[in-house]
Amino acid sequence: MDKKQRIIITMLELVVKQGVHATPMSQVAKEANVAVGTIYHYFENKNQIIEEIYMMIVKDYGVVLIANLPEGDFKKQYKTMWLNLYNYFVGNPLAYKFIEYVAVPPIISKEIVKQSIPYISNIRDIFLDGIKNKHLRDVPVKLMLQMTFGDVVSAVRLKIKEELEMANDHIDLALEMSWDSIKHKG
Amino acid sequence: MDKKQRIIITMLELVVKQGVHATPMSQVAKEANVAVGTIYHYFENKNQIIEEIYMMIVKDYGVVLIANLPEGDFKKQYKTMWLNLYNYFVGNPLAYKFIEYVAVPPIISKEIVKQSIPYISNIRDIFLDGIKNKHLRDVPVKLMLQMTFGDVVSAVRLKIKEELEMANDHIDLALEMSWDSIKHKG
DNA sequence: AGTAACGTATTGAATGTTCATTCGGTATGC
DNA sequence: GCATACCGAATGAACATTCAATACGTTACT
Repeated sequence: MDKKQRIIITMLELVVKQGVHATPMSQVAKEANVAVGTIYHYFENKNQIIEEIYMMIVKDYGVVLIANLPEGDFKKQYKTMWLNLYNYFVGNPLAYKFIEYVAVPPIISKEIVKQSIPYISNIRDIFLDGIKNKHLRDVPVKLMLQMTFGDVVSAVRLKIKEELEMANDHIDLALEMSWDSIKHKG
Repeated sequence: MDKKQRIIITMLELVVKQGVHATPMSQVAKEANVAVGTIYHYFENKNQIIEEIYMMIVKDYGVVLIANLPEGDFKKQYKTMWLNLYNYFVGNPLAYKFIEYVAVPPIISKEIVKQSIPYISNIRDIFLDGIKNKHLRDVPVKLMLQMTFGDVVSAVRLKIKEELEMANDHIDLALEMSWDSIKHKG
């Protein structure tokens, strides 16, 4: 793995464990087996590393979310996307914790958040379609997206904090609850 | 207002705006019209102030949540609690932002979180009752509590970030979605 | 009432540490 | 020989916390 990559990964690990401001560059350098100066060869400053990590993770979203999306049945599509995100977070606890605990203002600027929007616009379109075709209830997309994302995060939280084992049947319950909150009431 | 109170409020305001580590004690002292030394007369250290703020807000929960709880109809009870929390957060954006952005590990230790549990145990009991009496579906309470809390936070987020006006009808939509996700399927 | 003694409240300059960032230099490959 | 990668000691700023000194208020004794 090249040094730039090592610096990013090390920073991610440390920052998730200790918090941004409790993670000195010297420590990052040491644990990445790199000199402090080398870090500044690849990055402008500390915050730029954080921002690069943020963009890296958000870019994953757009790809992960719509992976293996089945044709036809909207409920199945929803379940797939939901589980895609759930599994992504559970399988990448560093990414999850970074998004939950590190990527908050004022560490991540509104500017960077704005730049990340295009990467997840495909999901928006899928939901808009679902609403138009009466698979989903008629509420503002933003509301629906936020609540769905919130549901996944709630499930992930329980799993990661080990407050609930989250065996398969628990996941199914959470998923069913989430679906019932957005499905069209016919 | 006495100095201790002034220090707490000032710290809350600054910490929500700038983040814990970007808020020097010297600034808190200045904006609270107090000498730095005075802060250390009332508090052990910086982190203790943060913890005191955290406990202050969590204690509010227990009180706010069950205010004006109607008798009988469980759905009405749920709506009341949901709106109680929603309105509390919207009316106290500092409290909301503190809980969302500041009160995260490792700033807030697991120890402090544990200490705060008793203050919100009454809600747990209400939900357990709802499950027993088939008003709510039969899922682990922790899951239900987490998802409900998540739903409120999702709504608050949209409002506070001004991504959605969240007029009354929007709030009703969110509330209805939340209720549909937990209500017993008869 | 006068005052001495004592604890609590308050002050802010001084201390010592920690850290992000710089920079002059060396190695490596082209 | 030029450019890019890499190094880490040195710099200087920022900060949490300490502490010696001062003010204030209250009790307690004459």
